[in-house]
Amino acid sequence: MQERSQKTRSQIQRAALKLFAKNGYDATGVAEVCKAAGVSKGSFYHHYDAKQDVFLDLLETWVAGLEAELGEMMAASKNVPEAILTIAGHTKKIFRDSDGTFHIFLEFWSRASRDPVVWKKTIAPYERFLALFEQVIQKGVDEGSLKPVDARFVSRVLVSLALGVVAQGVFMPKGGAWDVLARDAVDFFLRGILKER
Amino acid sequence: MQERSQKTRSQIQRAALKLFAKNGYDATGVAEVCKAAGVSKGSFYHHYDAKQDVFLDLLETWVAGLEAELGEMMAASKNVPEAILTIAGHTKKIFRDSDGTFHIFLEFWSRASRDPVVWKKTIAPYERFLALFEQVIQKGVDEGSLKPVDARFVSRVLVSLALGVVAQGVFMPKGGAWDVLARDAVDFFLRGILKER
Amino acid sequence: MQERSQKTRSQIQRAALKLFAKNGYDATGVAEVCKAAGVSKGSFYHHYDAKQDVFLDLLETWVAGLEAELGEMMAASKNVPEAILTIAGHTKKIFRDSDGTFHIFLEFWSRASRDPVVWKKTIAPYERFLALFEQVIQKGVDEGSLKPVDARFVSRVLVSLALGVVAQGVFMPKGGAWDVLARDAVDFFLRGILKER
Amino acid sequence: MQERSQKTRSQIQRAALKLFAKNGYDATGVAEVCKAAGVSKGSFYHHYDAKQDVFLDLLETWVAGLEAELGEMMAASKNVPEAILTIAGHTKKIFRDSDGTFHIFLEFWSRASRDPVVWKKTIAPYERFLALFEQVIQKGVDEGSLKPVDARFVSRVLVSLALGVVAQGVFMPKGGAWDVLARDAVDFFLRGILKER
DNA sequence: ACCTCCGGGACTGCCCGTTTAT
DNA sequence: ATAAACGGGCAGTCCCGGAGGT
Repeated sequence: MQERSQKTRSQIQRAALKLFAKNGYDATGVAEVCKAAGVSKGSFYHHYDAKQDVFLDLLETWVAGLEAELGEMMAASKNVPEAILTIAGHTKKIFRDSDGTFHIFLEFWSRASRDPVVWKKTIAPYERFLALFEQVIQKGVDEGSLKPVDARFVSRVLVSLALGVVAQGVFMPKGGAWDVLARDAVDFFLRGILKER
Repeated sequence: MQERSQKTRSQIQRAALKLFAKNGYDATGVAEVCKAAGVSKGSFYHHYDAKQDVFLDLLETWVAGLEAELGEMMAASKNVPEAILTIAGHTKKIFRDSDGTFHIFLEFWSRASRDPVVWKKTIAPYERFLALFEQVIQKGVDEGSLKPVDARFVSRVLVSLALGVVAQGVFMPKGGAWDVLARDAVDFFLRGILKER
Repeated sequence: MQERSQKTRSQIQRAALKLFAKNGYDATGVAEVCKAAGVSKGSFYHHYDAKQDVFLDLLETWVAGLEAELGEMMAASKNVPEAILTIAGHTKKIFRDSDGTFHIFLEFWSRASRDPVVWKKTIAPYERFLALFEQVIQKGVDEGSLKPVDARFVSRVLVSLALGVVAQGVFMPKGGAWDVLARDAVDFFLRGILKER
Repeated sequence: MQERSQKTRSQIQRAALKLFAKNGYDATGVAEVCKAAGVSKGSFYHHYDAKQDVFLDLLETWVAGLEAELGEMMAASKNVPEAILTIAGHTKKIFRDSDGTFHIFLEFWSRASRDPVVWKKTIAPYERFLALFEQVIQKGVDEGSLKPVDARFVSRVLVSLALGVVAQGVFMPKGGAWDVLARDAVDFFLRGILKER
């Protein structure tokens, strides 16, 4: 039965996620993860070939979750402006869920620019996301809810804006109401490209 | 004579900067830095008490340079909108100068959220920068070149936007014309708050 | 049914023999052997209590085979000198059969001087072999085909000679015609103790 | 001053020699060697890049010593037969000196057939030794102290004989008077090719 | 003051032979 | 007969201190 195996795996994942987020990937030892997960090193290396693999596993899970949520939010929206605002408002959940655990985002980012494997696993969904967002904007233009703007340009601006806010949120967790800023900023920007009627 | 000392220090800095940027702080060993700098480990520890100190040294230099450039650019501008555009256009130089060396930016960021010392050395200038930018926007409102917007909010949006673009530029060095995007995005945004005449 | 069991065992033996010979006992992991044999680790430890046991198994098989061949060769010979030459010529087969697999011989030897268990399993047949050889020489003296030499001394010399050649053959597999040397050397030596008529 | 360094090195060598001989190369840990030598791991890896390097160092020293002794013995002999007997008698010293430490010989041998680096460091002196011995025999023929035998063949036989005896001595340290056997065997063999007068 | 060699020892990721639960 | 778990052990690296020389 694979139940036991699955349980062990998720324990490792949970422990690794927490520790990587708190102390960083490099500073976190395999032994540490094992202890926190309550498994032996042998068990760890039975499930993962290397420390790096856990990281990649975490990354994949994270990316998959993000894309799933994104899809849901867009499907649940009536029109484009509403979808964008919903997504923007979603950062609130992100910040709330992660009691500092969101540092892992920075870790992903940080390693992606160094490690080719990580990079590949990150760049692909990132580009998918970018393309998808561009389509959304274009759709808004087509459906007449947005002004006839350059979809590619506008989508990139919006993504940059959101990314910038999130990045600052990671940097200064208790600095300010980043979720509010994210929402308001997107709202503010959106008003500029909304089709007046 | 302190000349030799200075030279050694700067050699260490140069080597450390390059290696930290290329391989990351953790992955870069003191021995590696020493070899690249052409100095002995003893010499290294004569100049710096710890590996961390080199990092802080680098960070300080970087922050100081950034602030200096920022000051120059603002002093050289006639009015607020022009200043903002000048700064936005400056990202071009940033991306050009750093042939990947700009990864160090991510390294600073990454460690700031972990290491209290680094955090302090980063957060202070960051907040200064934020405040300064808010003042700039306010000045624009006061001088009548900008609409009567909420300076605090607008400044944060602009900073987030810029940060988001730069972050993506670090992530995907050859991905796209980030410098152009930075300029255009700010320009686009600026137009929305420019006082029409 | 024990058929399957037997098959598994011999698969393990074959794999272990090859790997021990190629990479050495220590450098060969149990997992490696299992993979090469196409069995699971559980299966491995079902058949053998420990890695060491496989080694001993191999050793026993090898010794038994050697003694059997020896017995055959001596039975098939008309007189003592012929028997000795036959045995000496047999090294040819040894070198041919073992395309490097003969390294296992060195492994046996090497571990025998360290591990008491291995030593015991090696020393007994070795002494049997020595004694048997001494008897052969004595028989040669008695039957009048050899000069009245000291059988104990001569047998040891012959064994040493053969052993030295084989050892070099292991050391330098493609160095020279070791099988030829073995034959010629024994032949040469034999002529010195052959009863002239 | 390099005195300290030299002392540390030789301490490491001494400890490694003893442990490698007693327990084998693989079974001996670096930490073990360090403790026995009374040095830290840092110190160990300051002097040697890897565990393997110590082994090679030991091997070189051993080979050099062997060749030196060989040279001395040959220089000190009046004619060829005497030289050969002197060398043969030298095995006595070998067995005496090494209170089991001679196991290292088997270790060298064992690894030489596996590790290309070790092999190269072993094969070269071995071939030198073989060639030199051939010359010696030839010289004996030329000077008239030996019968007109095939020098190449005879030298190989003698080397094999000696090697076989030594190998058995390693295998069964307390088995028999190997040094005596070595001497007597060579003596016996020599008589067969001595020029009668 | 500046620099070098040598040394220290804790720590790392990973692999090992083996056992338990299924 | 298997997959999962075990935990101690491995070689090698880390950052750093200290005695001594220039």
